[in-house]
Amino acid sequence: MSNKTQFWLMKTEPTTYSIDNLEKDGSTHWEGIRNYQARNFMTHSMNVGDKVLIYHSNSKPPGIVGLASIDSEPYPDHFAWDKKSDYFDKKSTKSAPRWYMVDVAFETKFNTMIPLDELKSYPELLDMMVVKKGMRLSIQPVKQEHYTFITSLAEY
DNA sequence: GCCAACGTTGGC
DNA sequence: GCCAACGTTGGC
Repeated sequence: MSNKTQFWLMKTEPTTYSIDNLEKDGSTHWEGIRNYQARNFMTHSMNVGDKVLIYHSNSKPPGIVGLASIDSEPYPDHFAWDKKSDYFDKKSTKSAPRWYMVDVAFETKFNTMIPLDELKSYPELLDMMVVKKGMRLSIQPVKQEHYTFITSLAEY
């Protein structure tokens, strides 16, 4: 683990959980990550205090809607143990949890979202993961310069 | 609602 | 350990 602040992009479907829900909750458990690469970022690389771009996926339009921060160490995603949950996974057990989550704390909601189309229009963001075709990863590392560029674009 | 681009599963 | 089949994500 690094003690330097790192930057992330985390996707959420606003019909499931939006930036407005996060603002109301203040901090929330980010359950339901069922992809090993995304999990490994949480368990191996994230640190409390890391900065997060909140991204609305499967929305019209999709885009970055605000800022958050990592608010806990990773801990087992207990929804994987709940048969009634959409996130149930019989292969995850209490003695050997397969899936983890972190808490995410609300920081800011942008006055207007920065849509994916707009992100794609900036040469500065050409190599940002989220603008690439077929990029399905729901937790992505973000370069500091991309984070800074986006936070300077945003209206608060 | 379509479908491209993945990621996972399971037979062999 | 390969890879076809299947399932999911998510932009459009």
